[in-house]
Amino acid sequence: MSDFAYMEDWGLQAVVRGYINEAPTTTLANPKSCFAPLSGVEDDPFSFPEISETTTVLDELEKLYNPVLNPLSSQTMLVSSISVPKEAKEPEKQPSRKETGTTYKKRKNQHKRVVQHVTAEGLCSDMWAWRKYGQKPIKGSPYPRSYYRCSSSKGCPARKQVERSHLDPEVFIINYSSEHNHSHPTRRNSLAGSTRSKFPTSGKKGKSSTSPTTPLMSFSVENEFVQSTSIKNEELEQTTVQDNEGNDIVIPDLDKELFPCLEEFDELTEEPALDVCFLDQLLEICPPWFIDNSISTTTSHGC
DNA sequence: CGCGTTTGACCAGCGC
DNA sequence: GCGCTGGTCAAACGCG
Repeated sequence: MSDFAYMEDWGLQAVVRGYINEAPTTTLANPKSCFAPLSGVEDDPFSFPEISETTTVLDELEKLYNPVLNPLSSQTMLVSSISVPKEAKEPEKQPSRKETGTTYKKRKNQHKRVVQHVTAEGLCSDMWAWRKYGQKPIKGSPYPRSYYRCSSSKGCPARKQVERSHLDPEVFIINYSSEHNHSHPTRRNSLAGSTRSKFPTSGKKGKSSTSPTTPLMSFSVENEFVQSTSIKNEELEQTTVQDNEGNDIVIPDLDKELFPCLEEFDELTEEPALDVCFLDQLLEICPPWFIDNSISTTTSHGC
């Protein structure tokens, strides 16, 4: 059943939408840690010189922030690059094709800013509500790329692209582009449309898929996924991924590395003062959208 | 009814 | 200039 396997592989809709309230959001693993840039993502983190400093800051930030706020960090592979083009900072509203008869888009990576390599667990930790608006097969990759825009707020320019790494199917590559122009949603959007069975048991609706490259089926696995996430999180001792050359790379367990004592970790995560201080630092050096993307648990402490 | 996914079509950037 | 490719639109349909 290769079809089924393929569909199972690309059950991103459900995965991306999943949100673990108790679990911290996806954070950034150390971009220097292990990966050479993958094809299809930005391979030059310094292509925007004006923000190269930001990358450095983020490195420090990750070290500081990751183990404290993100027990799932060991499952979040990395940010392979971070770039902040000007137009992304000030997203200009592009006229719709309907309005002008012309187009809307900037080409290729111009809007891409943050590339994350995450496992499925990492995917579910994104607390924004994303609406899928497209999917394309990507040349050179056996997996299609899905396009999401933020549905938390009307007119929010935030976008993200999700695709599986062809090097390691366990790893999802997420490209975030543009930034949210609103604060965090207090809750996720409804699950309307997301819970229908996507299995091809009864065939599709009248408009059947004719594209061999669009096998997408999403699953109603949000709850199940949350469960498996917590289980895996407990059991996970070490995460390995593969680099460009297929070599296994061990992702260090930063939680244990920096907080050898679990009690110490717990204390820190439950200490509001730490969160306040940390958030203050965070706010000084990070754009709001980045923080929004990265923090969920601290806000639950009342920050 | 609102919001979600799916998916074919459209369009423009890019490389040749 | 042309073809390929990636990003987006929008219609159709499902779910709550």
